[in-house]
Amino acid sequence: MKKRLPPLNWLRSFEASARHLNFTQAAAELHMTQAAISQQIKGLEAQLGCALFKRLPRGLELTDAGRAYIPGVRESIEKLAVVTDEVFGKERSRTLTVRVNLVFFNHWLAPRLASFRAQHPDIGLRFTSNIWVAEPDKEADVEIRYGKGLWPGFTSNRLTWDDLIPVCSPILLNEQQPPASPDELSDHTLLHVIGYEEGWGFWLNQLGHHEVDSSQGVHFDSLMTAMEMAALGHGVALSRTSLAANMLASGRLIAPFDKPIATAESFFLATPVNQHSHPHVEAFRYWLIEQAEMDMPR
Amino acid sequence: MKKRLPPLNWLRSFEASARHLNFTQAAAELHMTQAAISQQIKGLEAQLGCALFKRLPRGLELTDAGRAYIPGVRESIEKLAVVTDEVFGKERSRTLTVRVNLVFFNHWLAPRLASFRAQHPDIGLRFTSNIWVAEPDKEADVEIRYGKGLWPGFTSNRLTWDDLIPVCSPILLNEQQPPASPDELSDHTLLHVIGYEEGWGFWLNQLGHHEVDSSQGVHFDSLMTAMEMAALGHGVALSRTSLAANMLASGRLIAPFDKPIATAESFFLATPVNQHSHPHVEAFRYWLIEQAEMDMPR
DNA sequence: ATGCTGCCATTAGTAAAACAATGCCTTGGT
DNA sequence: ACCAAGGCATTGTTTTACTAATGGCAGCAT
Repeated sequence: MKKRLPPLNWLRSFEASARHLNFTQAAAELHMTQAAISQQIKGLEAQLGCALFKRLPRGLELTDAGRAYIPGVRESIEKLAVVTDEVFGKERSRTLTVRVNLVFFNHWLAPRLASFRAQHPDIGLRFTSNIWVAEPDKEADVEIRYGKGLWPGFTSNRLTWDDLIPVCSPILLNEQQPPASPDELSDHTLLHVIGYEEGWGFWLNQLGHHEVDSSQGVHFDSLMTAMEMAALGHGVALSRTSLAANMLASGRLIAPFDKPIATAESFFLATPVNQHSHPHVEAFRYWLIEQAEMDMPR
Repeated sequence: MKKRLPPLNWLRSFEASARHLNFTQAAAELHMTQAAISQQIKGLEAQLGCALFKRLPRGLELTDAGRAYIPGVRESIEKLAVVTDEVFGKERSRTLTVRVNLVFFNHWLAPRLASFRAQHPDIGLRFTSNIWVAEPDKEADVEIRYGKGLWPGFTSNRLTWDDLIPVCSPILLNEQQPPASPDELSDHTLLHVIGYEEGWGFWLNQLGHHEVDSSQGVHFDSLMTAMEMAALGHGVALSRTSLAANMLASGRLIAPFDKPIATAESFFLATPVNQHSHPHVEAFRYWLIEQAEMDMPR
């Protein structure tokens, strides 16, 4: 069944011959002799069981079978040429562009990046931040997005397995003490971030604390700024475990209660499909997934 | 520049090796020896200027470059396999299905079909009639459509270059005489066909005969039936030169006036793109376009 | 008609793969 | 620890494929 595919070099000769309708010119293009082409076509016709060319006294003409066959063959070979050039073309050492939102970069990616730089010191990197929704600029080789991993036209790899986690400074402004239980949150400023489906309202709801007004507080458009404000003692932010780990370890933030609520959304590596077309992209993808799997539960 | 493409046989070995991650198994699949695969990969890596596999003590692993390269290579080769099978697979002598509307079949295609049958006595044919609009049944290999030749997903080849031409029987019912000029059409029954943009209203308008009521008369859903009724003396039908030629020659119809109005629409051969995948289809396409070019003006 | 030219097929010789056999390295089992 | 097995690289030999040269055929120009 798989045996049906003839030697691909023969198909290349066929494609060139069909284009020129002339074995001699096809041979020149492929840096071979006319005799070689002639034999290859003969072999191809023998294997396929029917003629591809009509031999005219002055040149060639495609048979019906040849005419039916050539478009698919041409497309495939053309694609091989394009792909080969994309992957191994001249600009081998171009910089890799990664679109990643600010908070993920600062609190997850940046601390690990030294490892990638060490493994691939020759790969130039460029980071551009998207706040939330991807603009349709196709300039990034890969993106890191927050969501459920379902984006048409992209293959996605999950990077984080988060719980929602309230965080605040160990020392709050106004001489307040950090809340000892969720009930006490009504006495604190809630730091909200727009753009996440699962915010304070969701978290309080999950724990049954309906008495706290989840709409009071201050709103930010990035978890980055909200966490910074929390660290400065302005209130309590609702972070994600993967993003808070760093600041919790350093003591700039504390997690006043241990009520793990899993998130339905998480961070994903999103790669445009059919565009795995540069070794640097693959290197970064591979490294990033590897890093993520170190944190994977179980 | 074109020289960038390595020998395609090497790529085939690469594809199989990447799939098995094992030269020995890849060699078995391609009916070659492990040594040959090893050498081909080595050659490929040399030409591309970088390694595709990491040689591990126990098997292989793709490098970043290999991982970036393999999807395009695999797709192309897969496509070649599919196309080869489609064109030269087992059911080599299946019947060719042509969707064509009734009037075009009877008055244009049928008279010429003997020529095709003579050239290709082995090709089985099946005709299905569409009245006007194509149903989305993809069962036809090719279609003949009336329109402007712009259908997404189809490549089209123009088959006719028509004028609108009023026709009627030389002997009308009710002892009427055929009209001598368009003015006299108001005394005759107009035979309309729905589905054509350019009907009696258009024709009379183009010639400035606004005094004739273009809405009176009898309506049909196929020019076929309208022409038959005209031949039986029931009135005057608005035909197309390419479709009336036959009956005009036989004397069953006459064209009472010589006022050529070119049509914006015409008959086209419509072939689904990327589906030129059978020699029989190509044979029919080729023959049909040849036939049409015989009638082409200039 | 005649000779010239372009183009494909064929044949014999040579260069290039594929084969067969062997070596080396690592892993996994006893 | 040691032996067996799996797997890739390497070497010399054989087969395959390419080359170079020649012949044949049909247009085209003189």
